[in-house]
Formats: sequence, structure tokens, C-alpha cells
Amino acid sequence: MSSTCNPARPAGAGSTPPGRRMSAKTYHHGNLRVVLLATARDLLEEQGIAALGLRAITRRAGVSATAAIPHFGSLSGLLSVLAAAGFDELAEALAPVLAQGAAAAGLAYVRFALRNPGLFTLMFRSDAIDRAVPALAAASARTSAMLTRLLGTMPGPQGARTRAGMRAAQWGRVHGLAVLAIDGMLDALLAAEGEDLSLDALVADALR
Amino acid sequence: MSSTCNPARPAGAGSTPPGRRMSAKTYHHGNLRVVLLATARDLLEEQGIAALGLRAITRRAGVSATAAIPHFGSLSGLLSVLAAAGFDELAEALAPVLAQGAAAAGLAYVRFALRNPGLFTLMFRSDAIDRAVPALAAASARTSAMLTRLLGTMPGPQGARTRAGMRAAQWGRVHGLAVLAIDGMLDALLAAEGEDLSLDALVADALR
DNA sequence: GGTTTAAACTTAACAGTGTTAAGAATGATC
DNA sequence: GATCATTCTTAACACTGTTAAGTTTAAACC
Repeated sequence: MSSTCNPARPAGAGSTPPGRRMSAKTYHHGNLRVVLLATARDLLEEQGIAALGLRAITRRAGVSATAAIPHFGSLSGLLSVLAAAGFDELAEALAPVLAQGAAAAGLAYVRFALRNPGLFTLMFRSDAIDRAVPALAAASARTSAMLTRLLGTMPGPQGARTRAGMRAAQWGRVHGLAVLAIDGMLDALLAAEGEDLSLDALVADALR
Repeated sequence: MSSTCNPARPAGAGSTPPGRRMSAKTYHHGNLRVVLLATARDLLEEQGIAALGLRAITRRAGVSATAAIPHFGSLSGLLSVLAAAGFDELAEALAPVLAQGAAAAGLAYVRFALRNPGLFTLMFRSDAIDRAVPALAAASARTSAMLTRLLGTMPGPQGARTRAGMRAAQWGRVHGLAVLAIDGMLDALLAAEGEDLSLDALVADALR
């Protein structure tokens, strides 16, 4: 078959040949690494983190239970690479609004979390992922740097005196809103307050 | 050698074993429910959430692997009761500073989280606990009510227009600071910023 | 007091998990 | 075309939460 892909890192753009047969062959099906990540992500958003097992992922991908080991070493290795992709996507979501100020960027942050609740949760589950995995460390550092730059652009209506305090306050608010929103706590707050707002509008208001 | 479960089996001889343990008797030792919760909590703060298994808890408590079932029904039942205790303790920690304003209460919130990182994390792990457990639902509601009252006392230097937006902003900031602090992100921020502050001072500043 | 009943706790077993080890199949390289 | 290194397979191991059935004990009832 001329449709053979290079093992892991094709130096250039991996050309996708027409009529790619995903699981026709038993061995060496070519892009299992990518398929496993996509499968894991689907499973994550469909059924939550608790369902993200090595066997569940491989079963859905149609391969044997241990097929992920050569690619990721372990479950936490796979989850770490998935989390790394999440950090990269978050950075991508933040980049275009960087110039529009912190409120817009904060809103983009929370919206990313709400659009990918499972992935976002996974990104901060330090007992499920391994920060020593190079891809994760790199992606996390990239996103952190962008966040720091972002928080630096904030005007300071806050009462914090130190620069670190100001940034912590801003990041805390944004991250806390994301976490609370995913957990359903903000819906509860809206209900308790009797306010007639969408979740998005609430977050936007809280970030003013 | 560490695999043997129970050194002192009754074995039908004298009904009083020489080495009298905490509660002595093999069956009906009286306060196993409390002991299991305490053991689980120790294990939680010592080794993290990942180590909190039914078998690990009962092994450390010196009882059989299924001894927790009559009391809690399942692992998530046990963890839910533990989380309920956490919510109650959080409310207790917040009560005395309620009159001192939101900054003081926010600081108490974060300090509670930093003093009990495992427990605090567990309280918001919705895939490990079961919010339908009555004790948890009650404790969570109590603490939520106190939080809402607390957030209501805030002065509003924030830009939010709606009451819910203001409260979400405040709660988000406090909760986000707690989560980020536990995850070590605030230490990283301090290091990146080159600021010479304690974590506690940073949080206090961020809450001004 | 003696008997019955209900609960706590036990072992044994089941289905599931992540991981390891060894072998089969294949693409790449000399 | 032969060799080699991967990729993927099956089989097995140690572990998990949970269920079922049996044993021990405390309490309740006559």
C-alpha cells in the first residue's frame, strides 16, 4: 500500500491518501496514536473522566487492551498527552483575543472550559496526569507564559498592591469561574439569586 | 509478609486475645464508622486522592475489605460522607470571620483549603462523590447558604452590574485562588514574578 | 433468663482495571 | 533479499469495588 504513514513524526505535512482504511489491518495500522487520542477525547466528553480507562479507550478504538502502551507508556502518559493538547488549544483560543483586554480573554478562557469541560478538568487533575511528560510540560509552560502576559495587560481596579497579587486575583477569578461553572455551581447561584441570565452573560458580567 | 490481613483471628480459643487493639473485638467493634472516616482522612492527606480505595482504607483500619459496606454502601458513599464533613468544617472555619468582611472570609476559605488540600479537592470532585447522599447534600447546602450570605456582605468595587455577577466574581476569585494554590500554580506565579512573598501573603494581597 | 431477630463483620468469589512479558506480524534499513 | 526494530497481539499477574453467603454479636421480646 502506498498509503503507509511514517511511524510517528512525519517531517512534513502527513499527506492523507484517499481511501484511508482505518482498521483494515490488524498490525501497524499507521496512526493509532492519533486515533487513540481522539477516541479518548470523545470518551472523556461523552462519559466523563471516570470512564477514561486504558481498556475502555482501546476497546472503543477496536484494538487490543495494551495497544496504547508502545505509544504512551501508560494510562497517565496518554492522559498527559491529551492534557497537553488541551493546553495548546486553550492557548489557541486565547491568542486572538489577547489584544482585546483581560475581560475578553477571561471570557474566552471560561468559554473554552465550558466547551470542553472534561478536557479542562483533566488539565488540572494532577493525580491523573504526569507533569513530567515532556509534551505536557512544554504545552503547560507555553500556556502559562501566555496567561502571565495576558494578566499583565490588566488595568488594576483591584486592591492588590503587588504585581503578583494582582495577577493572582485575576487568574483566580477567571479560573474559579471556569471551575465553578463546570461544576454547576454558577447555575445554582443564578437559581438562588433568582436572576434571569444566561450562564455566559453571568460570566461576562462577573468579568467586567 | 505484609499481605496477611489480620494477625489476631479468634480461632476459637480464649475469647480475649492478649494484644488488645483499639476496640478489641473482631465483630461489632462499636465505632467502626467513625474510625473508617478518620482513617480515610489520614490516608487522603497523606497520600492523596488516588490512594483512597476501599481496600486501602479498611486495610489500614485493620478490618476486612468489605467492612465499610454496611456503613456506607460503597466507596463513593464513604467519600461523600467525608466530603460532607469537609463542608461542615469549612462552614465552621468561615463562621467566626463572617463579621469581618469578605476579604477576611475569603482568606479563611483559602486557608482552609491549604490546610486540608486533599479534603478540599475531594469536596469538589463530582465524579468521586455522590451529591445525592443526604449528609453531603445537607452539608453542602448549609455551606452554600453561608457563602451566599458572605458574598452578599461584599462592598462592590467590582465592575459587575448584576448581583449574581458580583457574587460570582467574588466566589470565583476565592475558589480559584484556593484551587490554584493547591495545585502549586501560585508558587509558580510567585517564582515567575520574582516576588518575595509567602503564599499566604500573596493570597491576602490578592483578596484586598 | 432464654429465644429470636437484626445488624455488623467475615471469607470467597466475580468482573473489572493497569501493567508486564513473551510472541507474531510488519515496515524500514542495510 | 535478510535483518532489525516497532507495533500490536494474547496471556497472565496483582490489584480494585462489589455481591453473596456465612458467622458472630448485640439488642429486643416473651
